[in-house]
Amino acid sequence: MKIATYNVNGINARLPVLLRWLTETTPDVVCLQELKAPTEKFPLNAIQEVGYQAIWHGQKSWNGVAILSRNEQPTEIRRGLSGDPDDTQSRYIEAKVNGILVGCLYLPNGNPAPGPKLDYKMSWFTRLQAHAATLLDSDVPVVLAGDYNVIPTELDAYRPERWLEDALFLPEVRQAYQSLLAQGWTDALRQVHEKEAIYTFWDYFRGAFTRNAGLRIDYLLLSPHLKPRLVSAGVDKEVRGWEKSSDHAPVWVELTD
DNA sequence: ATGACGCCCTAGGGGCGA
Repeated sequence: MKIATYNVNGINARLPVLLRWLTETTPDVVCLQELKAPTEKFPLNAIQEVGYQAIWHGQKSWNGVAILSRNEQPTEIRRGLSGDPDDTQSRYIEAKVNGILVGCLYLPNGNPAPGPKLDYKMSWFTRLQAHAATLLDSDVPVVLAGDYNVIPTELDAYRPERWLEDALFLPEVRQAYQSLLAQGWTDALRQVHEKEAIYTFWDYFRGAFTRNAGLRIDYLLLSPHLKPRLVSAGVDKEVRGWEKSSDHAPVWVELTD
């Protein structure tokens, strides 16, 4: 079973690229972030035409997350994280599909830092940690996939020294991510490719992609049940080179069935 | 230090991303 995550940066602007990628690589389950579309403008028909069912949580202009599945309709378990009734941003959706609980998340960016956006990022992180702990306690196989907006280590940025003041690389942000991992999650891509510089994002400026000036900020975290089922993991880097591409590339894991 | 690009929308420039 192949499970993928892809920050599309606008699902309607990205539709031709998304449909081509789905058709060519046929992942079984897909987490999407940054739909940048209200719920009623989700292109369900086009996605169904290439063989996928979907659940999604949209929002006008910003954010927005979805879970796609081939053939089987995902069963929605929750949308949003508990712990802040005033949080109206669409950044988390969770479903049961193919016997796995899949959490799809878009963690806040946090820039400019310091400031209210970093505060929101850190409090969202705390809420995610709390929810992730309950998922582990529930004793079901879980994948937590998405855009974490964290550069975990120096290996994960083309020029780490340039990111020291940035909300993606601040010590407290990296620490929050390490605390999450320490609950018992496995970063699937790093498990398979221990020492390789592998990126999932290249900005649109300065020919970043052709220079391979990228970051690794999108991951799939596996619960302990799933770690022994991990077969391989990778990034569909070529998709970033397609015309009208997102600034992120899809990331995937292959698990035994 | 800034801006480069590309998405969104009260559609023209401004906000936001990372």
